[in-house]
Amino acid sequence: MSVPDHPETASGTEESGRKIPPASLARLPIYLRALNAMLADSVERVSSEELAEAAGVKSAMLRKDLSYLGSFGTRGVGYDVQFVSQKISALLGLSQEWRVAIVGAGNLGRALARYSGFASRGFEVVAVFDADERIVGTRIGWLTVSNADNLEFELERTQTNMAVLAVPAAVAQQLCDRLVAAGVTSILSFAPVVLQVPPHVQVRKVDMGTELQILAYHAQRAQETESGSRARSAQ
Amino acid sequence: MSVPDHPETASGTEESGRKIPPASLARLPIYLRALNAMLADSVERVSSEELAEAAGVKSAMLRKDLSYLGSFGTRGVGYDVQFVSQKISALLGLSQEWRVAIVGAGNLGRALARYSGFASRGFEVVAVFDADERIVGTRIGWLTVSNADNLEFELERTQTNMAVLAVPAAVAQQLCDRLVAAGVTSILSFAPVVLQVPPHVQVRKVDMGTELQILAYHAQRAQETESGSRARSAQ
DNA sequence: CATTGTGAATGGGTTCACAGCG
DNA sequence: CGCTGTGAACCCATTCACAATG
Repeated sequence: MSVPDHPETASGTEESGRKIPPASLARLPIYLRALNAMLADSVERVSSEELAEAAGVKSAMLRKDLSYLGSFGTRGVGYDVQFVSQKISALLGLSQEWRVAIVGAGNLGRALARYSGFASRGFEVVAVFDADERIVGTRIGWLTVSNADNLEFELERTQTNMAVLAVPAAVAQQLCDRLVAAGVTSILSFAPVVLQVPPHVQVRKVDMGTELQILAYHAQRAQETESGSRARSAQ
Repeated sequence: MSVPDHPETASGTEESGRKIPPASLARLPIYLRALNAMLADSVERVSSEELAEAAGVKSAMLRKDLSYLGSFGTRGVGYDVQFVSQKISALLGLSQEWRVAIVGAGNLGRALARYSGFASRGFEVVAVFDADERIVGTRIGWLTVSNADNLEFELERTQTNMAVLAVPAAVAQQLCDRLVAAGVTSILSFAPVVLQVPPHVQVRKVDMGTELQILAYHAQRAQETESGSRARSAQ
């Protein structure tokens, strides 16, 4: 918490203007987590080798990733944990609170609404919607489930700027369209469908079904090669 | 156990020996979903253009992806929906039932255990574990939450061959290690940590926190450019 | 003759290896 | 001297464009 502004600027290394390659961007949250864990352990300095190890990547890759956000780090020594953490936080836009609406209060939606990991990382759940009248009005923690009919009104009222879609596939596109029309430009979707959105809207997808199927592919191949003797490797 | 063999083979194009590029593999489940949706609508043939559109990719890419699993498809005509669907299913190993254990019966674990999308795609949830004695013994649908102490025994008894980790970050690695020691080689993790596993174990990660942070980055950039006038683009 | 399947071209991402520097 | 920062090499993924073909 606290999220102070970076004190010393004009160090010659304000590289914020550059655009980060997507693959690199996707790893920054991982680095950030590792750095924050180190901070919690009062670790002050870290080498690219150590941090890369913690993040499960090669050290050269870590260094290249960090180099996109500027060149801090001291040759012969390593990186200042707190400083790099702040740099990444700032770059990701975590210095501001993001106001998240969860659309769909079924099993998954309710679980997400209660998930404490949101708040702790600068994402506040400010609204939960559902279309089922048996669910509308029920409480989830300190939130009350709103009627999806009032989606536009409530998004405006709560100043939502990010949405999580946790609705059945059949209605996902339609609700996505309403979110977009209401001005939401960042959507995290759990619905197993390909959403069509205009180019200025960012959609990220989380899909358990897809992930399990990918696992199944590898598992099947493993079976085939070592066929017969199932793993039973319990020492 | 059952594990049926895939019935029709020897169609001349048994390319199953090739190994599919990871990026391509990750898209096959998307294609499969689109194809199955078409099947449900009694669509019999589809062109690469149409299927690519439905999957949100370029048609050339779709054709290249499909070419890795062999060369079905009729020039001048397109692909047979059912045939391609079956080919992808077989390749992904969906002709066998996968027996999934969910480790962690907190909000997320319970939501996943109840998620019907599992069963409908060939993944059967056969066990749910938790360490909290207030949760152990409670029922989720037709399953009873098992004590995590009995993890190894229950995995063996239920013939589990895939696990979903839905536990707090602090205990994820430790439970992962136990899963691996018990012979589980496919793990889908929702825990926000980098898991260390031996090379023969496949881990896929789903991480809302990371996804939201990536969205925040883009949202922040959008704000900066069109600064001042917030989106208020409501129709 | 519309559409697939695929070489060739292009573009990113990752790794290597070392120059640069505290 | 050790570790960062980075050009160059390598490798994989995507796109292009067209020859092959039912």
